[in-house]
Amino acid sequence: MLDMKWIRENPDAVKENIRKKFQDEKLPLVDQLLILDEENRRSITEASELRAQRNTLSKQVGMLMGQAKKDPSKLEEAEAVKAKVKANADQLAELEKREGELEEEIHHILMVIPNIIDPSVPIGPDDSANVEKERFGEPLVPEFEIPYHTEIMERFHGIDMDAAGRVAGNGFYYLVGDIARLHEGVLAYARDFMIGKGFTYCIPPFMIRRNVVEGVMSQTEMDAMMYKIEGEDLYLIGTSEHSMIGRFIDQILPEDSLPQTLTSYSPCFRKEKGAHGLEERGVYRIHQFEKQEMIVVCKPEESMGWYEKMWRFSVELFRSLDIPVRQLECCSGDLADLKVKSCDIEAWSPRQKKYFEVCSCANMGDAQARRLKIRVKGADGKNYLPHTLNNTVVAPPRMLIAFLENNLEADGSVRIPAALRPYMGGAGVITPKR
RNA sequence: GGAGAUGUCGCGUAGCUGGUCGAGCGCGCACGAUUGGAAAUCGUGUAUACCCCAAAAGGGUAUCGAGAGUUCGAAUCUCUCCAUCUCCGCCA
Repeated sequence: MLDMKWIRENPDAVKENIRKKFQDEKLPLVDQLLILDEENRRSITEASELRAQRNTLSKQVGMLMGQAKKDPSKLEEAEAVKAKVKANADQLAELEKREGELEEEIHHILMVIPNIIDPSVPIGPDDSANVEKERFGEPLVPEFEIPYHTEIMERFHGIDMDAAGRVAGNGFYYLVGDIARLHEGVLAYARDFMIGKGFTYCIPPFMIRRNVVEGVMSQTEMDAMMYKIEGEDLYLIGTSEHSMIGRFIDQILPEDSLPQTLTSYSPCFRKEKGAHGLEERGVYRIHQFEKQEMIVVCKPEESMGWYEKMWRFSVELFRSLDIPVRQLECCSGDLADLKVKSCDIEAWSPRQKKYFEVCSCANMGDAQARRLKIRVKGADGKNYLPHTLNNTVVAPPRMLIAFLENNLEADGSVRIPAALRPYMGGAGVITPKR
């Protein structure tokens, strides 16, 4: 979400940015917005004047009423003034209604106009134009065949999709034994990894109210993702970012509390409506998963520095688990409207012989803060908008796919990298059941 | 979940028989005076958003948990919601 004032002064830059994002259909919105803004400001001025009039007249009534206690003839005068105010009431009501409409229309358009992308973002229409920036670790393909991830899990008696289907339906899973432990081990390791980087561990609410949901996503996104609790004003979060960033809505933060570097854990619930459905077998795309996330709220001038650090944390973590990864930068057309710059960390799949997304790191600039009215009280006493960023640390069980495929041995056992051993009871390897 | 109480400008409070209350007082904070320096004292100031104004100065509107209503006019009255506290119930 951009600043209306800024758009007013830089409509061409806004249009240029829309073109760069291949959203030409939104170009007319800019001029439309400028017209609406003009009208809105006119009606605000007009309505303010009417209110000012009403306020002074009402004060007169008060005075007259006071005098009327001594001099009853003043009562008539007071009634006359009252009538005068009433006469203007309709006009004001109408203006107020129009004001409301205009504001809504403007807000609606502002939500749709994309954030100004960073000059470094590669230009391209869609995800096919995303750019591989760097690889970390050798993407090896072993001699032996790597089975599908659920098959690896089954060898450990580690997954029961059939029962999950009967109990909860498609898109759910039972993780069992070593695989379940591995799942939690990865989360615990990721948590400690981030704490080691100076982040503050945080467990947020897993359900949030509608007004918070509306703050953090659009209606369309909401319909496609969020589960609602029947009979309550509560929704299951799709990621901890929802409740984490919700924590700051409408708040004015003291400057010395920045940067806020948080790492949050939560289960995530997603309908995945309209996505690729749940066609992908296994635990790649599911209704429920768990995630360790990183969230940063910082001064504007520091956000790019944090962005670099954050995606590198993901790389470091995956490398410490012997998983080859690459950084894939989102091109302009694939960048979500709120984001200034973002990249995915993709893990190597020796089975598919390609990389697949495991982390998504984004710098939102001040757009999210503006939308949610998150402000910082500066040293000079003035408030300003901070920048917000987020990135995945790990999101198992999807992350387990990368882990199992890359650490599988020819004999069917799975190596446990040194970093993870403390979370697996010290084991250096886990072996299949049969 | 049941009963009661409460929610005011950073904090603590006054106001809550509707007008002179955007809001008094104390603390805190900032600046100034005083001082060799400090403490103390005195003085001044101390929210957010938006609109008008080229800008500054200045002016205006809105905000007393949130929303709606009554009224010429609401911090003050009514309703709904939210939160907090106390007691009871129920559970990890």
